[in-house]
Amino acid sequence: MATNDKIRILCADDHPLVHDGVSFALQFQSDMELVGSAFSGQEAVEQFRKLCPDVTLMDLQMPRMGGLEALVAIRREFPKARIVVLTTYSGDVQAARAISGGAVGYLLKSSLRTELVRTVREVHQGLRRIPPEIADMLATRYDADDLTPREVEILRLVAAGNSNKVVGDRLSISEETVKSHMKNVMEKLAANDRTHAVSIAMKRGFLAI
Amino acid sequence: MATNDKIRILCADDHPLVHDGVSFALQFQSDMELVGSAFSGQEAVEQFRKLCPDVTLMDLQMPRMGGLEALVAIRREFPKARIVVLTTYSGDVQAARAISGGAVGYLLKSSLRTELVRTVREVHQGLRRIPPEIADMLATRYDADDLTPREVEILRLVAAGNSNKVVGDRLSISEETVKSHMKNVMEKLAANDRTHAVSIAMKRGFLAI
DNA sequence: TTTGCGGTCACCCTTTCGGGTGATGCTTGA
DNA sequence: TCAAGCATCACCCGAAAGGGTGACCGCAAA
Repeated sequence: MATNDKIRILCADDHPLVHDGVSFALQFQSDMELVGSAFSGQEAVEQFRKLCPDVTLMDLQMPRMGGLEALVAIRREFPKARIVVLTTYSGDVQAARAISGGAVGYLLKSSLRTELVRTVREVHQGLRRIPPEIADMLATRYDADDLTPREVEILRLVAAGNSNKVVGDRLSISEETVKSHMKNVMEKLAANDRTHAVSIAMKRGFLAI
Repeated sequence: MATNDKIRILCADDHPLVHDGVSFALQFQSDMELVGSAFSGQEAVEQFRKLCPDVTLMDLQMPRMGGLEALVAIRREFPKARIVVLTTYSGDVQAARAISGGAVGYLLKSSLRTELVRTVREVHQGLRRIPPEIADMLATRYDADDLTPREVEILRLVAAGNSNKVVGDRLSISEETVKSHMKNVMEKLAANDRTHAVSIAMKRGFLAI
């Protein structure tokens, strides 16, 4: 009976050391229990289906299916799923997207153990635990600043060292169109030039590192 | 007596969860002992001076002084220091540099717990524990492909959206000199243009993300 | 001491970028 | 239904980038 009252936790992260860290952090919490581990987004979805945990800790950077896709997939199937984002780097759009995608908590890996435990507990109680700076990011401009899929596609080709003309050939569109897209991208990212745009996009998580 | 035979370990990483993971991994190893924790490069150096650990686990990405500088600083003061690099991302030059800088082991954070323990033990016995792909990287081209500090400085300004002319003004050198440096950078990185160079440099760890 | 390398600079010339302006067709949501 | 946003394309023009070539200085290693 008492055992059933424990908060059942699933941890999805491709770093075993982080799993160990979570285990360590939870082992002294009598009201929590780590019931599953996943090392990829795909595995996270499978484990979620099997275990239906109360709280899921989800890293955003994982092999095969990324954390964001996994989060969305899980929420589509289980809209009540309570998922906490666990990320290395602060200030990227990935995080903002995760919140938009339905995450109810946000933890940096540099968080203290006590923060982890507190967040899990509060999220389980139904609260949302989003740091102000992330909430601001959503409120202010990141939502509007989002690049379209087409823009990201073009920016990726530009980052790979292709000129506007070559990008146009690759995508079977005119060079002028590519220029037009790049113009929009630079404006959205407040970049001085294409190089700046790529570096901003990489920093913010629009482009894979 | 027996206690003194334990391998004394210092862990330097800005992620408390990783510390916890290391604690967890070590807690069942009777021949090892975690004697210190550092959360920045600077702190790592200070802790090393104070504790003189047998083995140091060092993350490369840390605030204030980076792991690489800390490693170099420690090795300069204590040439016999046995330092294992603990990194998130594989395949970057940072790792290769760390090896050049005197690291005797290299662990991905995605390593298994058993690998961590084994590496610590072997490194303490005097072995080097460098994965073949990293060793290859050193042997083949990364050594020659290294950018000079000046080139990195210029590339960083270019990544920030400055034109050659502006970079020249900032550094009080001619625009022509900047072009000359960028030419070399692009050749070394096998980049098509400056944008490509920046994206390659960020991927390889020349430029901070 | 000579060689190499890093850092500095210059000139020329072609290609590419980036800004401005404007226009069309399609889809989607208010 | 109508506005808004996305993707598409065109033309002009000045500014910047990039390729080639060559040169000088200082320092450190061979």
